Parts: sequence; structure tokens; C-alpha cells
Amino acid sequence: MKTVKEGEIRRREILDVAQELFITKGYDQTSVNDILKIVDIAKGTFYYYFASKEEVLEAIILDIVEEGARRAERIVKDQSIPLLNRIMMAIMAQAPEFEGSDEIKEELHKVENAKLERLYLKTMLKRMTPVLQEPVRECLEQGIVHTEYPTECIETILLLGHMMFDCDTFEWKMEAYPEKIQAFLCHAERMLGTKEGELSGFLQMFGQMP
Amino acid sequence: MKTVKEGEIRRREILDVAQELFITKGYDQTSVNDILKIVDIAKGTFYYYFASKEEVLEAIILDIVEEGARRAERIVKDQSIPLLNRIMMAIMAQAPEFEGSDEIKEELHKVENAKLERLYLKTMLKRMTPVLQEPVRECLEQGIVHTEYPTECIETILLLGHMMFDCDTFEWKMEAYPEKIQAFLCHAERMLGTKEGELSGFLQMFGQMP
DNA sequence: TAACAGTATCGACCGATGGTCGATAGAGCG
DNA sequence: CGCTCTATCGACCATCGGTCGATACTGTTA
Repeated sequence: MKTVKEGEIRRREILDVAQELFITKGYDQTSVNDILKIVDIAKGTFYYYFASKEEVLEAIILDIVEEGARRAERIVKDQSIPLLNRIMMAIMAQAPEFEGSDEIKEELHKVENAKLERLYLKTMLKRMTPVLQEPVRECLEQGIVHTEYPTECIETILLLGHMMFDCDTFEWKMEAYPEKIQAFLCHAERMLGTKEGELSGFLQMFGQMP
Repeated sequence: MKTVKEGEIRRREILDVAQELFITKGYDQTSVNDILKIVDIAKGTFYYYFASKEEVLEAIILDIVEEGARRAERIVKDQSIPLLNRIMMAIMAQAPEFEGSDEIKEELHKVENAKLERLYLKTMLKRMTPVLQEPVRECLEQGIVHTEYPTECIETILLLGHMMFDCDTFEWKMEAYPEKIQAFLCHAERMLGTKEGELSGFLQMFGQMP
């Protein structure tokens, strides 16, 4: 049987199902046929909308990063939050981990998902660095931070936050996290050149970690 | 025709050819058949020595990491080098980039090699962190560095060095590197809590970058 | 209503891939 | 020579990502 739908709707259906599968099963472990079965379309239809399985991955990651960046932008603009806090809050709010369910967090970052992971990181860094540029510049002007490398500082903190807490790079045990978060905040402080302890309040904001 | 060789030799043949191919063509882009053709064996022989293509990858990465770790260990033990320098030199010597040819450097870190990359990073961090623990502890004792988080400091610097200069995470242009290296060294200084400019001499050691 | 055009859908088919397995050749030993 | 153990072989398999020509559906025009 043939069900015809408007182009954009079909596209979204495929994207949504693929996202669910890529994240829970992993990119490599998800076959195009898996997607077809759930969306209930034929192979030809899939390749009518996307040139390849990888193109779907790219589109999904672009979506996820864009959503996170928008959350970050909202925070950066919020004048009611102290400037330095805005930066750290934006970095945290941007990570998609905090949105998804617990199972997703566990499944998301296995070695099998390396491709997803790597593409996500590159895309996220490109999108997020400019978002934080302005508030960091302001911090610099106001003498809240002291660094010769503001851009590199942002890049580094974004990278570190992702590698340490979003992916499971170090495979830390649950109990290790409070210490690791404190170390991360201390390093962020030192790189930015803030007053000591300026960021320590963020420890509790990390809430429950993987 | 059937050529019989002793087990360990065959194993090494497969490993060597696979390493060459994985690095130049990428892991996904290298088929088991590609390996078979060059080693000149049948499929059954390959799977007699390895349970899967991925097991070969793991063995190769273990080798590469081990080799790098030994270079690092040699430097760490070398009493003729100032203590802090030993740490930074060990981190640099450990990276396999500096050993391979220029073409390898270019091919190695494309998105397609995400799996290789990720597995390498995890394995390297596990192997290298303990190597640097002792010299950093000594630095701490001698008051050369000042940090409450020596282990996390090592983890972070190893991670940063790899992500920034070994893989092409940020896709920086050639001209950007000197500035990025200086920023990296500055951040390393600040995290370790050394005197300012203590590491700036390492800029020239980075020599030619990708 | 009939003819047409554009779009969306279908599924058989393709070559390549990672992996399996039973058959067997060679080496060493009694 | 015959036995055994290990190393080797290659035909075979299911599955994969991807292609393509046929065709059903929809909106428009006459």
C-alpha cells in the first residue's frame, strides 16, 4: 500500500526515527532497513529524501547542535544573570545530555558511536565558539577575567566539558565525578584568570552525572 | 598454494599490513579483503588469528600506545633534563604523529577514522596518566607547580594536546597554529600553576605541525 | 471528465562487506 | 607409515548501503 505525504513531513519522520535509533543503538549498528521498517517506507523513498545514511546523520547533528546553541544564546542574552555565570550556564545548557532520558545518556557514548561523537564535537565547537565570544569579551573589559587568549579559552573549556562529562572519555566511576567537576571548574578559573573560587558554586549545578 | 608459517609471524604480518592500511586508508575504508590480498592469505587464515576486524584494530592501537608510552617513560627517567621539561617533552614524544610520514598525518584524522581515533584516545589516556603521575608529584614537592588536582591536570593536558594537535578537532588553518600553541602552553602553565612563561620555550619544539 | 505533469513511493536488484565452516595440507613424532 | 595437531584454504552466507526503472497519487488545465 502506498501512503503519500507532503515532503517535509516525510523528511521529519525519517529524521526523528533515525535520531532515536542512532542514539540508542549507535550509528553503525543502525541499518537503513531498521529505519525503513519503523517509518514504514520503501528503500527508494528513503533515498528520495537523503543521498546517503551519512547525510541523515549530518542533518540530525546539525539539529541537535542548533537546539543547544539556541538554549545557550537565550542564557547569554539574559541580563539578570551575572556575566561570568552566564558563560558557564550557557556551556552547560548547550549540552544535549541534560535534555535526554537517562538511558540515552548511557547508550550515547560507546566506542561504536565514534562517528556520531566526532561529528557532533566538530559541529558544536564551530557553532558555540562565536556564541560565547561576546560575553567573554565583556568579562575581559570589566576585569572579571584576565587572559591573552579569550577565543582559545572558550574553545578549550567547551572541548573539555564535552570530553569529560558528555562523552565518557575517561570512563570515571560515579564516585569520582564530584572531584573531577571541581578540578574542571578550577582549571576553567585558572585559564580564564578569574578570582579563585569564582566558579566553585557551579559544582552543585552539575546535578546528577552519568 | 599453501605457505605455512609460525603463528606469531603470521600474526605480525597481518598486524603490520592492517596498521599500514588503517592509517593510510582509514579503518572503515579498509576491507578485510584488502588485507588478505596484501598478506596473501585466505579469509579463513585471517579469522584463525583474529576474531574480528575490530580485534585487529584494538591490537594495533595497543601497540602504538605502548610504543609511545615507552618513549615517554625513557624521557621521564632522564635525570639530565629539568623536571618540568621532562613532563612536557614526554607528552610530546608520546604522540605517534611525530614518528610517521607527512602523508600519514594528513590522512590519519578524518571523520572516517573516528573509531580509530576514539579508541586510541581512551587507550592512550589510560596508559599515559600513570607515567606522568610521578614527575608531577615531584614538581609539586619542589614547588615548581602548584595545584590541588595533579592527576586531573595530567589528564586534561594529555587530552588537550591530543585533541588540538594530533587530531584536527578545530580544523585550524596552518597560520593559526603558532597562536594556538602559545595558548595551549599558557593554559598548561596556568592549570599546573607554574611561574608565568615557564613553558614558553616549548613553542619552537612543536616544529612543523599538520 | 479526461488528459497531463510533477511528485512521491515502491521493491527488485546490485556489488561489496564482515564473518562462518568443513575440508585438507603440512609438520613433527612414534 | 600412520597419527595428530596446527595452519591454511576458499566456497558460502546474510546483510549492508545504495541504484533505478516502473508506477501510483495529486493538483492543474482544458
